[in-house]
Amino acid sequence: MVTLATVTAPPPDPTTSKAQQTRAAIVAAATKLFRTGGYDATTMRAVAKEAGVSVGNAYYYFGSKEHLVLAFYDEIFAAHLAGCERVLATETGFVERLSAVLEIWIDVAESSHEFAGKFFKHAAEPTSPLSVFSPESAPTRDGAIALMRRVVAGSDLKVAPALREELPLLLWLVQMGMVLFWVYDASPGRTRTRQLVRQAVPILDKLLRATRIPGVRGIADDVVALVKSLVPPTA
Amino acid sequence: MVTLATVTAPPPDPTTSKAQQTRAAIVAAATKLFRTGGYDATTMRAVAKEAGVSVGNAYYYFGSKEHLVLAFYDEIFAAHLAGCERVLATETGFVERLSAVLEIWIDVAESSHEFAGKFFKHAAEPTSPLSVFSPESAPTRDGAIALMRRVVAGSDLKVAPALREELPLLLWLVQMGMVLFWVYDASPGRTRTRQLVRQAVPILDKLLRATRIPGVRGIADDVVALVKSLVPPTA
DNA sequence: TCCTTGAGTTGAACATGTTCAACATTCGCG
DNA sequence: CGCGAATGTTGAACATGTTCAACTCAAGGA
Repeated sequence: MVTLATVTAPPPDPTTSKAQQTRAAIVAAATKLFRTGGYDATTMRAVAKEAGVSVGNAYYYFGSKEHLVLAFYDEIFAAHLAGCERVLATETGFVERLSAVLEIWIDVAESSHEFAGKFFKHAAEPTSPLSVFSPESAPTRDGAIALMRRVVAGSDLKVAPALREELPLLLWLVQMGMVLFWVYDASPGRTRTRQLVRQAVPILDKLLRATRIPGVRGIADDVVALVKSLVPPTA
Repeated sequence: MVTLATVTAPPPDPTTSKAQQTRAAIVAAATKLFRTGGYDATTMRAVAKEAGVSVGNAYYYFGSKEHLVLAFYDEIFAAHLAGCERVLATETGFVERLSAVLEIWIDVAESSHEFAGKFFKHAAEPTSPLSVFSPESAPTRDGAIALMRRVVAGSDLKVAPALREELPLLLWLVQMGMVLFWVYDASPGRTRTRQLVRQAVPILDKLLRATRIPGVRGIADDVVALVKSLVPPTA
């Protein structure tokens, strides 16, 4: 239903069409209010008022309150991507690259943690447009997987080509697992999640390199086959 | 409305006090309506009406609509446990025991799948009483972990004692992972989730038995240490 | 017997996400 | 320009989870 026609510019001057402006105003208002007051405390009436539009108008552009959160995802991802550039350009160690990328995500998302639980409850609902597998979130998801592809591509990691091909997707799933843990992490500064990354990434590295051991390689192939057979062809 | 409360002392027999009856009536009504109409379509007004109480009274016993779902968890777990008894008593192969237990869960939960997505969105929200880590759901959770302990205890699996000790918790986490997949599984009869179980359990078995390989044992120890350090001491 | 106390119960009121019929504006085109 | 269609906009109305001040009632003591 919602088409997100924002990508390709229909008219010659797409920068500030009226609709784009209204849309942007609503997103800006929602983002601001979400950040200051959290998800539940931010009413659609407040968003509309802040944006200077009517409630119904907000629903004209966004199918539901949840859709407004997608803007948040994009914002976080954009900041994450920007924050990773330096490390991706300089570092070559796989453990260092992956750890850095994951920890930068934690940094970027920290300010959203308080109400992230409210967001991610929608991300876990299959029917929600906020689901991490939903078509609506496909652009952000694809971007995140592409980021993982860069993590692998620029690293010194040596694995079988077949596994290497699937690795970005696997690493994105790993990241989703980390996010799940992060949502539950009440420790100050998310130290527990950081601890998880620092401990788990070297283990993952060991596991990946262990795929060269004959007895382990078969298991790795099984895992790859399993994931390939289960992840929807959409991704 | 049968009264007969006059006969004997109320305190000595707490099994069916008036309050317990009311509580049970509300749970029964909610369960019935959830099953027939789903979560969202079941209003608190409908539940109250079905139970023959007022809306406010339902809230006197249950803090929110979500709390009513806990009764559902208990129901599913009880059915799961009962369904597993035969296999646990007869089968000794680890792969067979674990696969059977997981598949029986899929059978038991099948009738709830349609609205399970709506339930589990709360299960993924840390602040919700429905969270799989919440104190409110502790009894059911502990029961589920105990079930996994029986799966391990009665099996032919040979692993290091340290790992064996942590295995029930690990297997429960595996089950939670399966449930997460299951929630997203739209295939008829949940064939994809069953496929996942049939493929993943042998892999898990291989991995566990591979912990005897010197180069792998260290990784296994790392994983155990990681989980032990991260799972809250409550569990 | 009468009062006190506290658990149990009520339904109207409230807050808020969402819808919708109506109105306004802009656009495309002759 | 004129005008019909598409797009944009409005706010009142609706549905439903939740709250709360008031009420009922049974038990127990003085």
